[in-house]
Amino acid sequence: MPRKSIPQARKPRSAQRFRRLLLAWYARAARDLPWRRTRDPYRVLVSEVMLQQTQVSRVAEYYPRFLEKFPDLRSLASAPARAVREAWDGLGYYARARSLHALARSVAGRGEAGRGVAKLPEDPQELVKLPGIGPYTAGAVASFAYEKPVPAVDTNVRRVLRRVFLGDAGRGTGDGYIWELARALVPKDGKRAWRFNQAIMELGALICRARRPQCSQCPVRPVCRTGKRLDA
DNA sequence: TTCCGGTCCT
DNA sequence: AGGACCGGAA
Repeated sequence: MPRKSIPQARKPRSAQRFRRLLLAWYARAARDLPWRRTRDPYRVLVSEVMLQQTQVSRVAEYYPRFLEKFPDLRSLASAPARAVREAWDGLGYYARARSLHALARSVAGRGEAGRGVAKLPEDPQELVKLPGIGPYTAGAVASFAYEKPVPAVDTNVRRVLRRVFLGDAGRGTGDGYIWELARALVPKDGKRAWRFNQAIMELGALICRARRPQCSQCPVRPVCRTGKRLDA
């Protein structure tokens, strides 16, 4: 029994069409970003932590340099705090760097000496226990690194889902409901889930933006409760 | 000058 | 529930 009653989000009628339109658009409009070219859990993790409060253009600049200095979990774990802080300098929110460093130390130190390489958990429930990893990043790592069919809801995703499926009624909708909705929409196949999660975030970043959404160019407008009645 | 954002802490 | 953390963009 759930402790709280989160209003049950069932799969909307237009779910299938939404996914089709979204993925077709993503196939032709997606930006080619470095972290979309890897499934290495460590690299995915670093990109997601950097992207937490920092724009894509800035992360694109720091991400390769950081990975050059710390190419894997082990090298990050054994680095001095000052070196990590320096590699992070300019990104802001330095608690993220400290958490990431602590995470590396804890994960790398977990395995038996000499045996298997340190490995990040695959399960979001385990990932959220690590420092600096909340519900969003846990879902993102599970999906983008391990191709698990789980949702990853950041503010982009939250905004898109609200506008498309809830319309004006969605203003006061709680987090739990949005996550349930996302769970109902994510394809069960991991590779499709990967593309779906990337695509819905890309839509939120490029088209369904917080201010001045570009409804006239939106691929899912035919199924959107908000955009359908807006003028171009 | 105001707004924006995941996670952590209060 | 509400603010702190930072730096860029509106």
